[in-house]
Amino acid sequence: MLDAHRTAQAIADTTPANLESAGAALVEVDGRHVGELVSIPESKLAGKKWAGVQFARADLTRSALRLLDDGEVWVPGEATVGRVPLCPLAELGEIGPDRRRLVDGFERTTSQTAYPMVEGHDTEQRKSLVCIPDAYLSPLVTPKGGQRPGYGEHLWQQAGRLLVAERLWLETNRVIAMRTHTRVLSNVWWPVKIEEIAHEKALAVWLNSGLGLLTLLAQRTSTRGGWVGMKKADLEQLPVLDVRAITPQQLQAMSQLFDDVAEEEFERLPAMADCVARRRLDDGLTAILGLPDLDGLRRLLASEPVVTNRGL
DNA sequence: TCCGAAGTAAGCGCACCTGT
DNA sequence: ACAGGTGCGCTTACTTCGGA
Repeated sequence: MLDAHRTAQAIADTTPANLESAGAALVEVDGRHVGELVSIPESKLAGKKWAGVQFARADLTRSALRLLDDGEVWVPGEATVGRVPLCPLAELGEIGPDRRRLVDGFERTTSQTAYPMVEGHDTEQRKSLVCIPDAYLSPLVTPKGGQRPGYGEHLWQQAGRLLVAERLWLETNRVIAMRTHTRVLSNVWWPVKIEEIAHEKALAVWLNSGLGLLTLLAQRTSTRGGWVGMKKADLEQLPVLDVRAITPQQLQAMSQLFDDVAEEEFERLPAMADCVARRRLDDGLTAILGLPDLDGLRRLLASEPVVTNRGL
C-alpha cells in the first residue's frame, strides 16, 4: 500500500511535463513508478469535464486531447500525424431510452414479440461486432410510473441497430459497440437509431478502433474503478468519425471492413495490443483514412491501469 | 396573455441482488 | 468474492393548465 503523504510529497517535488511538448514527468515513490504529471493550459479544458485526468500516461492524455480538440491523430512514437473529420454522435443518430424507461413500459419475456432486445453483457456472448437479439419485450397494457397507455410503443420508436455500451467492465469487455440486423432496445447498451446502414457499420468500426476507444475512455464516468458508465448526455456529445464528411469510396470501404471483420472474435481489452481482430480493424481504418499506424496507441491503451486493473 | 402551479417524461445513482 | 445486473426513488426539465 502506498503512503498517501509520500505520494503527495513526490507529486509536489516533481515538475510536470508540458502537455504541448513531449515527455513524461514520472512520479516515483520508493523507486516505483506510480504516475505521471502533466500540466494543461486551462483553455484546453474548456467544455471537457474530465479531460486530463482520465489516463495515467501523459502520452495518452496528449493523444486524446489532440483528437478531441480538432481531429488530429497523433500516435506516440509515430512521426506523422493524421486528421479525421469528427462530429458529435447525436448529429448522426438518435440515442435511445435509458434502461429505467424499459421497466415502466415493458415486461421481459423469452417468447417472441415484435420488440426484440439485447440483454446483458456476458463476455462469452458479446465477442464480435455483430449480435443477435436474445430476449423480447412485451408492452405493458398499464405502464408503470404513471406513464400513459401505449408507452411501450412510444419507447420502441427509439429502438436502433447500433449499440454502444451503456456501462462495461473494462477488464473483461471485448467490444464497446455492436450492430444488430434488426432494431432493438437493451438494458445495458444504448441503442442508436441511424437510417443509413453504411453509417452504422462505419461507426461500429470507428468506435471499436483504437481511436474510438480513446475517445470513449476519455468521456467515461468511472464508478467501481474499471466498471465504467457512459451517460447519455456524454454519448450525445462524443466526437465520432463524421461519416457524412468522408468520400463515398471511404464510406463504402468502412462498410466493407465491418463485413470482413464482423464474425471475428475480439480479445478482452487488456489483450487488445495483440488482438488479431482489433489489429485488422485498426489497420483497415488507417489504410482507408490515411492515418499513422495505431499500434503504439493500442499498446498504451492496453496497459492503462483502468483497463488492466493494475498499476503502471 | 401572463405566470405560477400542476402534471408528465426522462435520466441518474444508489442499494441491493445473483450466479459462478 | 467478483462480474454483472436489477429495481426504483429521486431530481430535473419541459409542458400544459387555469385563473385573473
